[in-house]
Amino acid sequence: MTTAETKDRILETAARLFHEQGFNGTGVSTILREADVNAGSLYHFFPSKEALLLGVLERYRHLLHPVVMAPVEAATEDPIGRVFALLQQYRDWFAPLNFTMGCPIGNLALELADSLPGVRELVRANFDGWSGFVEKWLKEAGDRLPADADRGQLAHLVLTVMEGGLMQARARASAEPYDASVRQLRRYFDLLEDQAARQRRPGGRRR
Amino acid sequence: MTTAETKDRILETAARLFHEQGFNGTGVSTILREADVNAGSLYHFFPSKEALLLGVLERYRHLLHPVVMAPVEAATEDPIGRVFALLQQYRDWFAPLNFTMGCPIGNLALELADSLPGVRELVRANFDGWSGFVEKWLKEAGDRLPADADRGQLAHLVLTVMEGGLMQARARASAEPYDASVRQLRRYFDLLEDQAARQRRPGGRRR
DNA sequence: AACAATGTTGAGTGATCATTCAAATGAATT
DNA sequence: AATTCATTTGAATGATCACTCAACATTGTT
Repeated sequence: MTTAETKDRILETAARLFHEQGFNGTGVSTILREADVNAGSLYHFFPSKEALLLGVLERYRHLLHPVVMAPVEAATEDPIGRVFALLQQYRDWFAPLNFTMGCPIGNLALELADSLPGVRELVRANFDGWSGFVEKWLKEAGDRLPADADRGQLAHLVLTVMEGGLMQARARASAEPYDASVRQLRRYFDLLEDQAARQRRPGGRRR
Repeated sequence: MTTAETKDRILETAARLFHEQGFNGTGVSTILREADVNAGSLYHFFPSKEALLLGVLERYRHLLHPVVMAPVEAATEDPIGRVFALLQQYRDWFAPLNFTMGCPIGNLALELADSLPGVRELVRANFDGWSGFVEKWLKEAGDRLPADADRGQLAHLVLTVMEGGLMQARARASAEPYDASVRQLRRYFDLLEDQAARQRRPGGRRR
């Protein structure tokens, strides 16, 4: 059993348990039992439970591209299509869990952003990764969106819909609030594309 | 010191501490100290910490109208204006807290929706209250919005923007993600109103 | 004034919390 | 084979956890 194996198993188990039960709701003893590791081993790699949490957040950050974004970009070419492919893939991930778990990062953000120093920065880094991809896609959409529609703001809105929609889906144990929000976001983008199309053909008048 | 006073002080203190530190992050002993109450007193009114949480959520539900919605309706007549007045009032409330605290209900929703039975139902009841008002306003907007724009879905979107926007504002310690999302939501509503106006004057062509 | 019901006191319960550490083991280098 | 360093073992630590309870005080009823 190599070094990397044990450390990875600890990180993976901790990530799962923090996601399922929250940080304060997860005891170190539970992590030890489920990862099949002794206390000393864990504390050999991580000086504290908090350091373990930071490791988990670092891990999420590294997994963002290979696990989340690469599949989306592989499945969809169209840049605006990628935005909604991401929203769909997110839904496909959380819906089968019966709405028993929220966003792994968002949960930790709300539970700990203020009480633990360092957490907020890593949460922000994670969100920056997510919104960075969305913003990149929206920029690639070029003049299909109105020039005055701020890509950064739109990317924020997309993330907002993901996180807020999942929160309400969880509270209601139903995908409906998420789906409703995504459908409205879709309509918004359709209207923006209409507007941009009209701007591209100045003969079309109206706005 | 009447009965109601002690019980209220416990509920108020618990609500504040749960909001600041989360449910699992708040010890009963802290509640006792800050509410200046003995353990036996608390357990006289609430059989468990969980029951206390349910009391807190009930309290939020009862305060929704007098504390949140009545001021909005008093300050703004226009139904669509009320939606954005609510979003603004929400911002005015959380921004001065330096983004150290999220939505009291949303936080608990994400921390506990699954682990504690009963919590989810009360969280849902709270969210239903919020979205109920928004949906009512959107219905009052009548034909200012397109007939095929589902008012319930739009209300979900508004709540989604509130919760998701605040989550990201907190993670970034800045109101910017919230403001960006609200601005985009504003633009969406503007586009919807344009569309509805065109539908009302069929001579206007185009869509 | 007597009584019952409701509310309060606060020390004490066992369980679980995150964490420590000296000793044993494993792997890599010389 | 000897040495070194990283890793693992697992029992033990004191602190804090949610919670209990028997005694006492207060309030309301008759």
